Amino acid sequence: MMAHVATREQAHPVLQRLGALVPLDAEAHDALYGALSHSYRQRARSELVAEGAPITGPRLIVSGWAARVRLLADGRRQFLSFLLPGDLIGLCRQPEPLAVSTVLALTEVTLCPAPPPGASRQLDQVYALSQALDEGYLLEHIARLGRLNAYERIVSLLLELQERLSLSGIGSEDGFEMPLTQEILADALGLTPVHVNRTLQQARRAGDLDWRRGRVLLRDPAVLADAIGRSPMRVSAIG
Amino acid sequence: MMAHVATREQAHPVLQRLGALVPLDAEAHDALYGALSHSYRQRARSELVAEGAPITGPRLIVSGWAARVRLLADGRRQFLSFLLPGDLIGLCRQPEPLAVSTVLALTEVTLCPAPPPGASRQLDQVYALSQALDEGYLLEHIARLGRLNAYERIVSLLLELQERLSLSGIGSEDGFEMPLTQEILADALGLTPVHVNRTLQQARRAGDLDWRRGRVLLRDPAVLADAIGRSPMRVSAIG
DNA sequence: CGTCAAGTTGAGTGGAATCAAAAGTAGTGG
DNA sequence: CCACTACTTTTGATTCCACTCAACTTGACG
Repeated sequence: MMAHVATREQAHPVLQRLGALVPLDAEAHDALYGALSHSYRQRARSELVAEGAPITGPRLIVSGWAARVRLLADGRRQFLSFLLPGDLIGLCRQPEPLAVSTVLALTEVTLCPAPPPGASRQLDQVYALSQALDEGYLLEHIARLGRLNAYERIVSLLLELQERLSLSGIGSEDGFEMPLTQEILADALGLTPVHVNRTLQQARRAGDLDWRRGRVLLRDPAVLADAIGRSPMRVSAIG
Repeated sequence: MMAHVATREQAHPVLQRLGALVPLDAEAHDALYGALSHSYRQRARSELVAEGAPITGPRLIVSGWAARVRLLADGRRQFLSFLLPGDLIGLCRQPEPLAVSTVLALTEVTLCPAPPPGASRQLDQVYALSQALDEGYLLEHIARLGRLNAYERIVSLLLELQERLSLSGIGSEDGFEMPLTQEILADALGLTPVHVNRTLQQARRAGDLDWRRGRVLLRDPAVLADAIGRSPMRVSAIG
């Protein structure tokens, strides 16, 4: 169900991503296909997980974008991370886990229950790698908010998103689909929408990026990455 | 070795913290005592882990303070999290893991190898809880940097440190020892040392805190927590 | 064509940064 | 005991990056 149409004919983004983390054997493939057959949809803007609520089990994002978010009493909002196809949520091994953040669907999102840990050696490795990557990106986000200026923050986040999407085979030479509004970007980067808008225009004028109709193109990712001192995330010496 | 002198006669901070997460049976206790007997010291300012380097195995902080840090090419520095007695580092299950951040000793630090996962059911639960807490505090730090002002950031961080130290039985009615300089605080909170200094003075004048000779006293933690909308971290419905 | 969300633009302000220097503190060794 | 050094904290003057408030434009959609 919900076959995702990639730019070229290839595997489902979920299988693409997980298989890129660890080559999957038949057992792992079967477990994933079984899980995918239980996919279900969530409307855009719906709450997938509520902060403080019990976590029922691990889920896999099949398609669409979601985000972890923290809401302050006075209405301020901070996006903590973005969740893309192939990402896992609710992976934790403590008993009776509680969610530490709300998860919001930014677009319509298709989810499925993730195969439980322990079922497949390969999948367990996938989970471990995925979790390590998640942590790495959280750390990167902290450094972004703490020490980068508006221009650098935007470029840095876009580079991260492109890097993560490319793992799933989403996006190509002419950029990637990005369903985020400038307001969401602002709430992720600790800026105001107005300032995000102005900084984006500056980036466009500088020829660093092109962003129209929900499609982002970074002109020269390697140069941009170098300019802000960013390098691809690595969490294992293998791969 | 390195018996830590708490304000009142009680268990070692490490056992105090881990035992507070999950009640420990004899097996877990034995494993920990065995590990503690292999403690070793690291000088203040030394690098415990280098970003990008292979992780040799899990470690337990026996005493002293350390911090995860990211260094930018132009000299900017961002502290990602602080590591206190009883905290675990290098816990990850992917094969051939690489460190995603540098870890720096802020004071002299005593470390020991942590008992490997799988040896004790209780300890595995401790590890799971500890990891979940770590993630929660990272998320809190992101919200802090993204959406709180200087005053709120400082109060929020001090409340977190007090909360975490109290788990290990460190600190008391008259505050806690905090070996951080204002410069380190600035690099953790995305501020400049000068502005941290001015904001601290403001907090002192407001009667919110007292910080002299490395000892911090938060006058009314409950009121402060309420003012900035902070509540204690919970990652499991148990405990 | 009206409505609503998203994006854009302008004017003015403010919180935090920058630059520079003084004053306090602690450790070292003669 | 004091001079010497290095680090940390404090203060002052000034600047600037990003915020605020407000209005206008654009585009999607029924």
